[in-house]
Amino acid sequence: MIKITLPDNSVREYESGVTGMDIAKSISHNLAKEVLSVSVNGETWDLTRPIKEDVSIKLYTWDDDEGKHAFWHSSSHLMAEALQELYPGVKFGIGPAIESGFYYDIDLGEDRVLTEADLSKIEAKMLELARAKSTYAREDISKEKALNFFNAKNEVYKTELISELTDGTITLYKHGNFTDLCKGPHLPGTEYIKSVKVTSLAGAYWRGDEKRKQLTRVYGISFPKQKLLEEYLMVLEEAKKRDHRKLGKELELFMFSSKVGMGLPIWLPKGAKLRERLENFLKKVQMKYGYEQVISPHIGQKELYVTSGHFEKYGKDSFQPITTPQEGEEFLLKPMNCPHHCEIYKFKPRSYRDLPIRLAEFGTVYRYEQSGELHGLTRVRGFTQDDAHIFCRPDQLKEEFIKVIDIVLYIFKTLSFKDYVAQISLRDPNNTTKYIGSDENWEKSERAIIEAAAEKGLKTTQVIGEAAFYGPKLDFMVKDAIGRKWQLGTIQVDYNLPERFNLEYIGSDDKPHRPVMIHRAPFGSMERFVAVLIEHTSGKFPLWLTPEQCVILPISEKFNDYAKKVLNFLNNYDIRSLIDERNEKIGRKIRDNELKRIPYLLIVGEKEAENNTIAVRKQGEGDKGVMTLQEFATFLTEEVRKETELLTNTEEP
RNA sequence: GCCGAUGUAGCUCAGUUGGUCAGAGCAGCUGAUUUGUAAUCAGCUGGUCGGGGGUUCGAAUCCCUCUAUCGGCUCCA
Repeated sequence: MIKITLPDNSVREYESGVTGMDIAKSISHNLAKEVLSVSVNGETWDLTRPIKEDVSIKLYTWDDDEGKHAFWHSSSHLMAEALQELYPGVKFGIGPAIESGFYYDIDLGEDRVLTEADLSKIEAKMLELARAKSTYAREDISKEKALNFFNAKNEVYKTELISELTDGTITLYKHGNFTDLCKGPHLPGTEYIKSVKVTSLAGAYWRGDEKRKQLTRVYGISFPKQKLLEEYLMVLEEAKKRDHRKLGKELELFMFSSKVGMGLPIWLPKGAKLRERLENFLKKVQMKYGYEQVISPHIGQKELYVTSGHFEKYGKDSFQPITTPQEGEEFLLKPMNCPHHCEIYKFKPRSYRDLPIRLAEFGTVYRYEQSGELHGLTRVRGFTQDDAHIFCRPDQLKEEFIKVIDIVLYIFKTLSFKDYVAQISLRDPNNTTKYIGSDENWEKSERAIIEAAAEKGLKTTQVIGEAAFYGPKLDFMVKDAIGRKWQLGTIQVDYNLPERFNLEYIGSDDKPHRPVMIHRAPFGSMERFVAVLIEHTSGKFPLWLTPEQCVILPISEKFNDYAKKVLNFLNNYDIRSLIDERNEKIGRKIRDNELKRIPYLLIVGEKEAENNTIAVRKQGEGDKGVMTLQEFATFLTEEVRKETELLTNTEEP
């Protein structure tokens, strides 16, 4: 007998060789029906794999990521089997479960391509194979045997993977007519998969290397119930309605013009006002934190970026230098503000007493992004960073870094961004050609970030190889409507540029010293931040930010004059409002302005004109009753004050 | 940049296999109506069907190419 410890710390005894499924059955019939995989001492196992010693287990269902993972991973094997049946000779790459669903990378050979018409065929075949109720069987074999097995099938991608594995034994999973190199875990059988959607096709380089062959990636998602698939598709539909590209157009916030150029956003009046308000908000916060605004030009001598290292790193993949006609001087559109700010630092000798110097600029930068990369406002070729560079003494670094974290968290809080990931991006020590600077500087920088984040109690994930070429970063990642992750706020420690630009300050010892730099942008870029803000709010911006706070709706043209009076009254309170003077019925005006996501609709007719009142309607909530002009102005001003309370009453940094 | 898809009026979309196929709704304009809480009615305007080539007696429809957009890959200072 062996002892099995359950998550509630209760211990049950079973025969050696008991499986996760046996245990589930012994607990409850329903659990046995729902369980998908099992954690055995922290490792996820198949439900059918025998347990032979005392362990702690946890049973995973569809409600657990681990359960879904096993489900989707098994689905990808099922899809592979379907592909093998439909397209004989297809070679398989990898086929993992992903955050929502799964994919399989396949090589169909030279003259075959999949098109979207094939997707439903694949679905149908998958469901057919699922109903065959094949079991997923695990098998450990020697590396040599595994190589022979896949060589015989000419599975070149699999043999490449196996030959790189260092484990003595290789694990295979087999179900139906399909056998795959795989660590598992898997569902007990294909019959668990009741509902399948093959969602899309894409090209994907083998092993993510653009120099290698591009395989066809088939994406899919599957569910244990048809209803769950329908719900998933509904959620996707809803998410599409929040897409900032759609809302940006509808709400007239920004546009693109292929005549101006792809990836070059154009801010329309309403979007520009919104952005301006965000900028002013941040300026106010930064002022409290001792930042000084500067303004630098949009281009800089090529030499400046040779000094900074940007030219060597990105020169080939940037907009190419612009040259002067007479002298042939070369200028680059600035891809970063830091070199300019380094020059500002060098404007005059700095004393240790002057530090930290915090130079802030809403700096517009231009970067050549590959055409396939462009995406609405989140990935563009020209954008404005809410940039600042802090030049400080080494002994001030941690304190300064923490203050920047405070600013980022404060902004996220003010704008209700709750769902973010703080990611520490470190360099890949095995790929030093990607980075500039000494190991010592890198170690110091990385330590500073890790310590500062820990000191703030920030929950972070660490990702190797994601650092900027000059230093490590603390990035704040936020998801968009359809779950894509974008980097917004970023804080970077940099010992390298001060060296390259030979920045100095005179210490208390009357000797020159090297300052440390912090690059930081709490929004990241105005474009990307506004994009994510649109998707998070689905265009219903907070009152203090929204382009138009209220719209006055006269019942008929007879009350237009009174409407103008209301408008003037509100204008005196800096309340942003407009009148819908169209010759339409009130129901129509309400509908149209609700759709424009204007927070307050103020209806004025005979009664209101007589009594100097307005009938107030809140966006999405309906009639709020009648108020006097004064009452409403006071109410709205108070609402805005509450929203921005944080802005004006921050604790002194 | 690579793979796949898409591109019809300002917007959302119809247009079977190439032959009155250039359409609808909304928006816009004009007029009527003067309206009380999510679409008043009528009339009108608007498109070399993304651009350019080609096949054909004939192309929105088929082919090539360019361009932009969408979903991914790679990249992201």
